[in-house]
Amino acid sequence: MSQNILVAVAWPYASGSLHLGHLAGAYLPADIFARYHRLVGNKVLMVSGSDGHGTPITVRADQEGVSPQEIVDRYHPEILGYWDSVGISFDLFTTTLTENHRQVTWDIFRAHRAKGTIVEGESLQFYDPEAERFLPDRYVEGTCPHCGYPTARGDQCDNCGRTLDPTDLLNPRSRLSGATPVQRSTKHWFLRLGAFAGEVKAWLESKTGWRRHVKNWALGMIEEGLPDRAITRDLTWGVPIPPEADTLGEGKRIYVWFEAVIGYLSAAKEWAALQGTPEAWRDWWQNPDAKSYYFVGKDNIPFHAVIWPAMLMGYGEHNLPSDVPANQYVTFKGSKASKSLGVGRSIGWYSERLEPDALRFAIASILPEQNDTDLTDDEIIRRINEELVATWGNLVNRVLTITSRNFDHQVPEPGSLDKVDEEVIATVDTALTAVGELISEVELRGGLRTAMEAASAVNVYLNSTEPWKLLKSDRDRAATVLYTACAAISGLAVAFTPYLPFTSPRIAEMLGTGPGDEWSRPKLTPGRELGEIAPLFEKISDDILNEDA
RNA sequence: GGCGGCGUAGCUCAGUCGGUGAGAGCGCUCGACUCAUAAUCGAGAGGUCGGCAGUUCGAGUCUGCCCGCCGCUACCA
Repeated sequence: MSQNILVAVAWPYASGSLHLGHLAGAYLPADIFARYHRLVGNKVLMVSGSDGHGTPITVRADQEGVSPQEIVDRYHPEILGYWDSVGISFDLFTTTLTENHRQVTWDIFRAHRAKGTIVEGESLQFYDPEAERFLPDRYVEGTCPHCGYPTARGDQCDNCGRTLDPTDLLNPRSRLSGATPVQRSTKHWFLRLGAFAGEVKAWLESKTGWRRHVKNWALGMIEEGLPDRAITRDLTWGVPIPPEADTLGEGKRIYVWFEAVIGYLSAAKEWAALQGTPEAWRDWWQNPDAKSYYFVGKDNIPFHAVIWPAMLMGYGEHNLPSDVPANQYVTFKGSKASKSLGVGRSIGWYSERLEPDALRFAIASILPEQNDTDLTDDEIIRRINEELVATWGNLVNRVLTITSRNFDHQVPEPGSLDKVDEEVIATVDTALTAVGELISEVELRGGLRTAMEAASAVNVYLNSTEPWKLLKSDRDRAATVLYTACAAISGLAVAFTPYLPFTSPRIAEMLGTGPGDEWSRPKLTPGRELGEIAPLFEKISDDILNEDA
């Protein structure tokens, strides 16, 4: 019974390098989840892309004196490189700069406008009379009214951290020209979110199995009231307003927060078109049995658990999110990783120094599913050496080495299985089922831990049966034990596959069980020639993550 | 300020609807083993579950207050 599963992953700004927080928050969990569902035979569509619009990109472009397009052209390929290097298996990772995305955005805009849930409105905005431009809040700077910091931004003071409104600033000035900005009225299109409050609330309340912080946050947001939100800005970089609605004056664009979430739908359509099956996206968006999972960081909860559902409700005939398993943050020595603050090195920096599965393991074992989780380089190294290499890598290596050397490089012919043999196999099979259930529930850290516990159980089995002694006293029994151990690790390899997609298939190669293409313990053929035996992982040195190492 | 989350062994974290003596991994101590990447296995030490008060036959788990940390606060997404 195959199911269609949409794996929708947060769209990173193409304005800088991504760090391990991004990997842990959204991309790795999404990938583990997607790989699992592919293995069990579900039809997975995993999409995302670079967000090519938004303030961070224009800020960066202005700083460097280049066009926003150049910024996107620089960082989008870098981001694609990350996915390649750590095995994040997108079906499509596009950008928001495509013609397709524009059309889909317009579709949704028009549907809401026809229903009267997108309406015209006016707001006051700072305007730079010299540059002749409206200014986003962060383009206004001035003295913080709270702490006196002279270069506070319009949205926040970097010195005391307080949230500000640009009108709060003393001596406001434009960051573009230094001129004193003036308030000027400007027309915009507004999304009447409040019109969907009741429907979204009822929908949220019907959801079970969602993470507590996600549901509470979303409900709390509705409780506070959902005001109309301007979905256009006075900008020249962004998705244009549909021509028939572009009547508010010059220099208006649809703003990112409205348009970026639409990327999930437009990416699905783009993927379908690229496959030569332009209607195929409907299998994930309009089939009522399809499921959709949105992997985002907790800062994105409002957009995915409230605003995007409201947008879809207004659009109609498209599936709402099945779950938004938002993760909390990874902190580095207590501080939030942040592109703008420069805390946390890039994914690329780590992937150059660590094997992809080792990095994936370290991150997967600390996924911040319940709480913010602190991570240090020492912790990464420790997880790899003390857990991945010692427990799992060594288990595979010890079993295959002793088997290969003593049974002519073949899978041994077992006698009848004793109770202990059947028990260890049952432990592995039970763990395999449990890991699958945990991944389905997006309890990915728990799934990995369950697999590791089963690996420990196999180590215990070996220490109690002592096949290295049996080889001298009872060779037939040794064959049975080693056959059992081989069967156990072949089953465990399946459980590890979503987490460790680079090394897990090598176990099937070494045991000759063929490509694992389902979520069950592969059949092991006695007498079958083994592949070349080599350790799955290297132990790494303590200083591999030192700056100058 | 408002909202959300969190504060459990040295470290990173689990603890479902309140209920047998509070858990895991790593680290540490002692022991076993030697097939294996000085890997593995066993035993043990180690916590007044942030604080105070309350509800209850019974609270890490519920309520109130306090202390501390993190995030968001909608023109960052």
